[in-house]
Amino acid sequence: MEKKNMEFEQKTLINELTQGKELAKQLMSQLQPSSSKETIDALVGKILSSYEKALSMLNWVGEPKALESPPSMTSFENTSSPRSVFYDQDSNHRDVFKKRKTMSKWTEKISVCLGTGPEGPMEDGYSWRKYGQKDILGANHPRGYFRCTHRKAQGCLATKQVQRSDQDPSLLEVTYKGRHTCSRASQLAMASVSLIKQGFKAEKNQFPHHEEGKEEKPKQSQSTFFGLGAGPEVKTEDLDTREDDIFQPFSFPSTPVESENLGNHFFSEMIDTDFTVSFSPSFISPTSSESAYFSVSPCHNINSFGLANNVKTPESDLNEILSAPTSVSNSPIGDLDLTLDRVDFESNFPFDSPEFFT
DNA sequence: TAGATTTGACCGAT
DNA sequence: ATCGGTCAAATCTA
Repeated sequence: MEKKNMEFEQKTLINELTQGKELAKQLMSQLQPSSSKETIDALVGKILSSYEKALSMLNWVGEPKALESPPSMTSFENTSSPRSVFYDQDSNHRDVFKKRKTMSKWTEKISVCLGTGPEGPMEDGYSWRKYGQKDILGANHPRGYFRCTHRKAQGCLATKQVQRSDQDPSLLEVTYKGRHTCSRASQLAMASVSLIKQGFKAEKNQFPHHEEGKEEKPKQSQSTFFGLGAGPEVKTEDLDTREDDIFQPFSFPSTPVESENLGNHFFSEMIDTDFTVSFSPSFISPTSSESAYFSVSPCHNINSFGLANNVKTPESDLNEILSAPTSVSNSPIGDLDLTLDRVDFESNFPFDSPEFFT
């Protein structure tokens, strides 16, 4: 019985992904100056919807049963990111399809490489306030507890835990919990949507030049960028209140919704995720080669979607984007990049601009 | 002075 | 009883 369900879900998943692929192809053919914006928007919406469904299924990973017998983790390459883990896709892919209806909440973890940043509240685009620190049994370094600064003002319940890796002190493990419901979150979400569109635009323009193409780009783009590449290593750790999270109404207090379709889907995912992110210096290194957009960092920053994660960004806002990580594992955006891999995000967004996120 | 951080106490889960 | 997570008073800082 359960096996049948699993097969059905697997087929559904494949179907959704295949559909997304086909739609992306259509989109590619539409990426011409003569193409109407409506057509492109419609295709993007469909693609995102397909990936949304597929990813929703994947997000079942971590249900109680799965937790009882943790999925085998494979150290990603085993060197610089000792604690970065992935699900062993061969032996555990079936768990992905396990449904859990009793869980009231779901979480997810992403591991990214970051390096020398402060142990605590590294910038990830959101404002965090430290509310505790604990020595963890078996860990060489204390764990810091942070909650969204807007918890009181806006009731934002997002929290994160930061802990330096035992095996590699240069790595930080950041576990995000809960969703951002603050205005900041909405800004980031919209930024992500913008980025997608910008990406398409870039695709249409065939690699716009850095200097000359200095049109005003949405500041939030950066966050999107992170969303795309933030998590080289993502691990779903726990699943909770999937229903609540996904369908919980989300408000966009101040930012006009550029694309309702995209925004809603993307964001509902974005704000619910729990993930762990490890950071490497290279990840935020301003000296990263521009030509190496999506360049692979020493931390093997290529996530499970095949996306490189080494992103050049201003240190101050980098982490914000990492919140977008939510989008890394849950947003269809990440997958889109597979199709639009020629889009040069870096050349299209002023990541170096200090006021990028102001 | 308001907001952020520190840190020991407290509480719930196991 | 132990541990992880949170609270909240004291302290710091811009």
